[in-house]
Amino acid sequence: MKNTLIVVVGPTGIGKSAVSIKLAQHFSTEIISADSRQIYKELAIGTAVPPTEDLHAVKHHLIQNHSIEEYYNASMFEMEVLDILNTLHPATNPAIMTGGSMLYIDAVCKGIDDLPNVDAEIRNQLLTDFEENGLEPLRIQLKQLDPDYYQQADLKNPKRILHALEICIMTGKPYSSFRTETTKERPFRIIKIGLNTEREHLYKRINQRVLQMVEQGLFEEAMKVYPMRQLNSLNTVGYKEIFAHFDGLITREQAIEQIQNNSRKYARKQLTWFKKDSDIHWFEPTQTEEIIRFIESVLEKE
RNA sequence: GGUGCCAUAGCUCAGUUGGUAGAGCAAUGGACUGAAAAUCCAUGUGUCCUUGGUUCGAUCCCGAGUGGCACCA
Repeated sequence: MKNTLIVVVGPTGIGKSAVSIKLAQHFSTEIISADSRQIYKELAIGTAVPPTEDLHAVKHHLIQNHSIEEYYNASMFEMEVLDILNTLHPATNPAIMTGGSMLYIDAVCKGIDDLPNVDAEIRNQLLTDFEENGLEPLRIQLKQLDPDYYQQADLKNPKRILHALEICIMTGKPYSSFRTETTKERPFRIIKIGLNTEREHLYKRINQRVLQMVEQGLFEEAMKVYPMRQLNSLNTVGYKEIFAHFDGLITREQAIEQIQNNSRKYARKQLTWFKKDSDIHWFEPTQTEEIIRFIESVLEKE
């Protein structure tokens, strides 16, 4: 019998955690979080880390296991998850991965190309260049170093240009030569479950959850990390808006409203990404029984 | 009760020297391979409050009405 990874995806606030815990209990297994911000131990309230009861009821991996000060990326996530699966998968029950970080999920399910980790010095140098001279000189440089990627790149997006250049400069080879555009084979079967509901209902849930976070002490949590606000890990919905409030740029109420707005936008962006993935089987978050039946029907096939 | 100001997109407002209108936010669609809760791209028809008048033509000018705000009683 083949090992299986059940992947639960969906927009923020849809109720992935609740469904995953029921699935984990039903299949007697553990949960791997696929969330690029829940990995940070300093961020709990604003990233909706499950309550301690739930963390005790089912073992969770990759929650609050890094510091906001550490460098982290999708490839590191891929490796961490594969390591965990190696320890879980000798058992025959399926493992569960749940979260909303689209690129991280794809890194695990489809793989991510082999690239050297970005050298901090080169990144800072390029960032400084960009801030001082704008994007145009960097575009020209990219055109010279990697004409192939230049053809297909999003030339208005600084992050794309900068990263391609980083790789070109670090390796002396064009960035495009590392892009294989192939899906990696995994030694386990993947079943993707998507959760979604009516837009209006989803938005209501998101808005309410933000108010709940505020009640639980989101502003206090944000205050603790405020001195480190320039970190990439803190360029995050739920924190950046509160920093703007601490800076005196907006009121507390405006900050809360903007967190709600940006969370809704994030949910939409997630749905745009997940909609494209034809491997996902979609359910309402209330359909736990149906989801279990569906998974069991797939498991029985082999 | 009197006087003044305002009424335009879901919201805040701009504008049309009279030829039926546009910004920001919201909303919506899309892209995405080591910063991804990031970053980037695209999408603007709405009785221009109601009603009468002037006009070839009114959202714009004039009158009345309604509502809101401010000041004076």
